Amino acid sequence: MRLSQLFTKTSKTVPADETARNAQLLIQAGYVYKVMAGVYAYTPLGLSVLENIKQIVREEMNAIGGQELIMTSLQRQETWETTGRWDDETVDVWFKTKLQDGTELGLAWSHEEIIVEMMKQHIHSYRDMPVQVYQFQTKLRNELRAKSGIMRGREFVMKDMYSFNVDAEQHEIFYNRSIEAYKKVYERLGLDDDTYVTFAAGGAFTEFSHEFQTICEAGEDFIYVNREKGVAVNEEVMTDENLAKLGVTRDELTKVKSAEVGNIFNFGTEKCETMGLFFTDESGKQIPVHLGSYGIGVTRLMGVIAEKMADDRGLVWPAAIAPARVHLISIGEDDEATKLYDALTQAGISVIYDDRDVRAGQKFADADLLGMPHRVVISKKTLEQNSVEYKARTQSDSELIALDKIKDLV
RNA sequence: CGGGGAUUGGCGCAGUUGGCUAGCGCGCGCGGUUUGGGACCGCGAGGUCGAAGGUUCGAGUCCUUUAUCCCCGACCA
Repeated sequence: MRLSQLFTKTSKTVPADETARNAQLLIQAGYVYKVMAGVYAYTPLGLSVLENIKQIVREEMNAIGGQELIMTSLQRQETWETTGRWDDETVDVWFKTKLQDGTELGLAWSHEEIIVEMMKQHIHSYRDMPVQVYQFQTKLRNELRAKSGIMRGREFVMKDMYSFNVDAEQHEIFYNRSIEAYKKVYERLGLDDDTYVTFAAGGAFTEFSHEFQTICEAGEDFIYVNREKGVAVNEEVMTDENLAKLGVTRDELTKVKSAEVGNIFNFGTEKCETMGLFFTDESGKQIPVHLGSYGIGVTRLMGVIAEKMADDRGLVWPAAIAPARVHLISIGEDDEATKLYDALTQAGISVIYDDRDVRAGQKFADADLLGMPHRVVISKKTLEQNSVEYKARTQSDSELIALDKIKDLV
């Protein structure tokens, strides 16, 4: 991508109506555009990051047998009434609308009931399971208060997966595989050091659910962690009784602020029973399906990564999700720079090429702000030595690299 | 939803006890000089001051209502 062609512009000033670091930087760098509180549009650079995160999640979900689909944002009232969750008193984040004939519709804040309804058409026998499906979908939630930039919005992208199993035992197998898959996702995103599988409130069916919490000052949860034992506990279940079950004591744990970047949940059979999702077992009996739900907040993850990795000069993206690997700067040597741009691009290396007719200082400042992992500068000075200047975004000093070596380096 | 703060060109801001054609920086356009960490000079375009109503000879400044944004709290299967 040539920066001269990119329609988004960077801003020298920090937006005054944001205090969350992720929102300030993402807006300043032109990754997102704020439409209203808690509602952000993703411009080409931001969309690129989002898609890269999704791709990592997708690969790991596929690896454990997830089948991707996409559900809808418009939902039927009747579907939610079967479980009593259409009521605004029960679910306080509903956005609702109406067809022109007056029929009430819900706007998707979750897809649990929807997927169960759909699976009634596809699951009939024990032979049809195990099966798990997932989607990346926009969730619409009428939150009382949006905050922390893209980390808690009223409209956000979530990966939600659902598992359908014949019994608790079969469910357990996939549930455990999903924990491992989630760990891989956070590892690939560079968050594994600070992300904990956290014991949280389990609901009606299990003692605990598992949250994936990333230590982050801009988060809204408090968890208690023990790094050595790799144990983390959500504040909401911090009782002596629970701690004893988990084999830790209060004084071994440190309280930290964190952001929930994933949650896996065992629904048991109640929802399927209520909604009429039954299968026939080997003996011909009708049995309710055992349901599991597995979420990852994709846009929130982007916010957490922006928040955690940025420095005082701007964004710092992990190579795995950066919009491009290389930020190429030409200082008055557009012909040579264009040659290098073409060579790198043809080698399959994604490049943001600053070919704009602006001063060097502005190009450097924007390279820092935009946050690609590798910066390559080509100028008269470097060409005299048949080389380019290289600097990783996280380094403070640059080095000269021979022109024909740079491709291998990045 | 309770409490606090804010709203003035695209962005960031200043506007005395109400008083003249509403300013400044950045950005933008044109011309020129510059060219390795957000250059400089000159000229220029762009706002009726969140919205509605009111007080007044006169309102960005005062009053009422209202919308939106941010923060703290409550909430967050």
